[in-house]
Amino acid sequence: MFSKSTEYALRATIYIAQKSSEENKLGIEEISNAIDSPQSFTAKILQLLTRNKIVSSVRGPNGGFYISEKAKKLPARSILQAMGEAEVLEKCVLGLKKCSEIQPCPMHSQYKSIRQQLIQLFVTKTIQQLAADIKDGVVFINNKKK
Amino acid sequence: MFSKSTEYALRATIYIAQKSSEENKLGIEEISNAIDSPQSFTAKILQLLTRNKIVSSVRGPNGGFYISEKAKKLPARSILQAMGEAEVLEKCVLGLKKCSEIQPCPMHSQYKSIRQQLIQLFVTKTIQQLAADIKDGVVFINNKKK
DNA sequence: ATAATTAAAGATACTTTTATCCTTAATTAT
DNA sequence: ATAATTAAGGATAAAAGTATCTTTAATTAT
Repeated sequence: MFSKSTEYALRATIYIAQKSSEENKLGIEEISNAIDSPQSFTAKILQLLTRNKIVSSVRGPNGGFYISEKAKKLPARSILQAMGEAEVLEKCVLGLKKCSEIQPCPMHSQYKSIRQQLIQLFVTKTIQQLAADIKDGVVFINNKKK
Repeated sequence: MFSKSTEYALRATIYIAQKSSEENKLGIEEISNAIDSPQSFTAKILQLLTRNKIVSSVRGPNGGFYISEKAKKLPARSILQAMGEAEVLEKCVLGLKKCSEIQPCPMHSQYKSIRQQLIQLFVTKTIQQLAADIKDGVVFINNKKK
């Protein structure tokens, strides 16, 4: 559904939201280990998320990444937007540019409710909410064995 | 959601199902024009669909592509399978390899019903059913103006 | 048989995505 | 001030996806 970059972005953001604060920043090594992603590539992605104000960063000793309380309230979709992949949610399944009620593709009438739910999910779920259950071990963010 | 290859594959298959029969085969030029896709690339995709028994083809004069009555009854998912992209439907949104009820990702509980509907759509809708409405102009398969 | 037509197959090229590495800049601690 | 630490930025590379073109093979019509 999403590119690897976006998958890493979602996982990294959720992890940072759960583990960090302005007083306790996380280094790139910890983050990429935690979410099971390639370190240098993840660094690039965090750069992008930082430029797009999803994540905050500080350089130097005791520096690292964190997410402000304000940013934690952003919807998951804002991560997709930062990654330039927000249209995935809206797109026609068959890739038609003008698929709509007026000119529907053969899947439109069935797919539209699914699309609506997808959008709804990414708009209503905040970063904070996604991070909430991790600390209790209710929910996971990597590929490692339980 | 899907790669361009798969989008073209879905559109091409639906178009062929609607327009062709064993007596009236369609050439690659007509098909790629009709679905608004690059001709040579579409030829490659049809090769793949032919090898995978979704589409039938005959070479030589009056040759071309068509879909057997039997193949028309295949679910849309069989096209995804032929294109090697069937896992898209099943995959974890966050890209986790082991996301499941036992080890769910932070989106799992909300996404699972959406995934179920997506799978359901591609499993229950046959190629034939997707093709049905095109001839009435109820539904469209290209990017051209209405 | 020969020529014409059409898809199959193979070679190649371009673009985007994924990934790594090296240098630079900012910040902190000594 | 200097050294150490950490992210930012830039260059580069490998792999996958998208696309085109040329040659070959099969089939039909003459």
